Amino acid sequence: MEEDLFNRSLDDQLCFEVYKAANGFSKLYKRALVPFQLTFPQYLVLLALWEEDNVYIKRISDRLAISIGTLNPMLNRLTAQKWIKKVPSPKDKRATLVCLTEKAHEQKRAISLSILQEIKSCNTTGIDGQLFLQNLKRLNEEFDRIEKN
Amino acid sequence: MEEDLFNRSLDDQLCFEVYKAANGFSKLYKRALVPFQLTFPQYLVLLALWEEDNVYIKRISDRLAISIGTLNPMLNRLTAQKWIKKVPSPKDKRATLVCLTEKAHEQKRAISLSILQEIKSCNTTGIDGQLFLQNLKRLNEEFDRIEKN
DNA sequence: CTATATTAAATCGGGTACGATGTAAAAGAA
DNA sequence: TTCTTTTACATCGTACCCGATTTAATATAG
Repeated sequence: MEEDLFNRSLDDQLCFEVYKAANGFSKLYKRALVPFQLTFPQYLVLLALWEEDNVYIKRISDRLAISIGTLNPMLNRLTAQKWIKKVPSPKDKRATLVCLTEKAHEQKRAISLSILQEIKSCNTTGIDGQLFLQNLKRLNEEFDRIEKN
Repeated sequence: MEEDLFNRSLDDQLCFEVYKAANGFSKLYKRALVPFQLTFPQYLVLLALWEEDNVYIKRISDRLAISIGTLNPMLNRLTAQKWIKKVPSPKDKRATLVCLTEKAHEQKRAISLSILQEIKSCNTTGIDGQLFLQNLKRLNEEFDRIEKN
């Protein structure tokens, strides 16, 4: 009865499927991003900045749900590769503003296209993208809520 | 028209929601695993071994979709903490068999219970677990297929 | 039977990923 | 104003995570 709760097969574990999917996406995007020398998390940062440029590091950290300890070294690498620029905030001497470089604006289209190309190789039959996204968002909402406690 | 393909909002990206969900799960499980000094990926290894013990490293690598480069150091840490044991295979001198220790068998129930407790704190209203899992499996199938090419 | 190819592990380098800690600045309370 | 708390960022240690390379052993081909 209760026993099967402790004998859940690996294949029935939601956490495991999500884990694999995340690594799968990371590899898929990596292939598309190789020409630009970008990693998947770095691409997420650019994605956030293309939507809203010139923002505090804290803002990116919140939006991507990446800790400062992870994000800051990433931003330094992106700066070294001339994708972004760190500018001290004039209003708040603690804070740092992050903005895109010309290179990042110029390459946006090419990057998106390369990813689109890669995604096309993926047969999405049997996947309900809308419902899938909906379930994921609900789950992430819950993770957010728990985090706040 | 075509333009919106290049202006997809961060919030519409499946890859991003999966990315966040994976990190969320990792944190959730981490809390449950703290008393056992285990990480989430280490727990996955134990999960695989509880199901099928005394297997080649390669077998675990395939089942968890974790590269040897990642898995091998993990196994060494699990060995150091006395969760598993590495035994040279008698049939194939290249290969190494991995098997669970007494500790791993004894603690199985307690670990499962701790995780169950943690999961209970999660309000799953609005999440269709079955359908969610189904979509994830289809996606991972596709990632597998692409990998093989 | 020998030369070649494949396979299982191990190792390495670069890049996440997090929680804990430190530091300086800003915000709030007294 | 001054004391306290909070905030933004930076850094550190531990643990993934992968692709590439190396090494030894097995399997296959000629």
